[in-house]
Amino acid sequence: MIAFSRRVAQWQRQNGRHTLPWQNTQDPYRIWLSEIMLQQTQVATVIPYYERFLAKFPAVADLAAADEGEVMALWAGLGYYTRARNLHACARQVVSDWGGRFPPTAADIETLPGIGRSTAAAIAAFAYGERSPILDGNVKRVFARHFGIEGDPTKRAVEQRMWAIAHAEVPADGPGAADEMRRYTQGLMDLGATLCTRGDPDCGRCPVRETCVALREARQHELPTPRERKAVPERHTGMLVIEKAGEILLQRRPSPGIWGGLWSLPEFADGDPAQACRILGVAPAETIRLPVFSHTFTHFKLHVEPWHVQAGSLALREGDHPQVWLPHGELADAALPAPVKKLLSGLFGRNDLFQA
DNA sequence: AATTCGTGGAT
DNA sequence: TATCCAAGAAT
Repeated sequence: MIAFSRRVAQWQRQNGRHTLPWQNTQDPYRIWLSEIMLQQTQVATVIPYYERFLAKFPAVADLAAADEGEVMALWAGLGYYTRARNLHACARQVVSDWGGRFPPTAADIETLPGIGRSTAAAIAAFAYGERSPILDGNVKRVFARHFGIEGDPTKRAVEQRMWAIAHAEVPADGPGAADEMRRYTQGLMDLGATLCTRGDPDCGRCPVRETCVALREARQHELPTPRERKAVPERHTGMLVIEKAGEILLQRRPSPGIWGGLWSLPEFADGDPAQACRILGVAPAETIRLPVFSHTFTHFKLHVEPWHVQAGSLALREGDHPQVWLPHGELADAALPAPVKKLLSGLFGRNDLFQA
């Protein structure tokens, strides 16, 4: 039997994806940027963000020279904002500690902020052809089925088994090993994304169907074992859209924390917007209650009660969070959470602002 | 080891 | 509409 990796690599050459924006390059900067954006994020969502980032920051030195606010604004809407802060820190570290060139091995790459074991391996494999195995969501799904691995792949014990397999299945060293590793790594991702999908795997076209445990036992729909889900708790908050002379009051969210590093609306918990305004140092001239909306995160559901306040006299206090007045015209390019940008866009009649 | 951290595509 | 979860890492 031809090696697992050989069949995957050969299939990738003929049936894999070849025109994604971060392919057809061996520039570690471009590969790294894509890998960070693609963490827990689908390809279709990433593409426009990737293009905008690359246009603004063509090289790692450009990103390192930017200020954090610029980076956060470009990232706004992608989610998991620690990625953006680490991205920026990583760029600066590459410049300061590595002379502006990415480290030469996966082990060194993994020391950089925001880069874990699998991402480091992917960068080294694609950029340098290093024989370092990845283990992302695609690979876990393919492995669970092909090797018949039971149990939740996010659990430590199961993940360890899969890492062992990942190492064992790396293409053999020798002439052409670098290119073979690139093909194989991309092939695993493509296989998981296009054939060995979650809902309805297309086993008939699979290059490794002859050795697939799940297919042989007709268990493709049972593997990988789904993770157990807990009920998502619900939280409530009030938000203030305070307007003064065509500008809106924003506060910078603390990090760590949800929406950390983004600019958002002042929040209050006690249900009394007038008192919340007083604490901020705002005397409301007019207060209008807006429709409640909900926003679902991975681990909780947030119910938001927004209030639109026209400010009268102002004696703004220095709170715990940095504050800024944002003109309406700058809403589109501001580093706002997606639901906040959506709220403000709807409120000020600019639905086109919410594109993402 | 278990939590925290977003948003939207897919079904 | 409801649910799962995606090229995971940090704490």
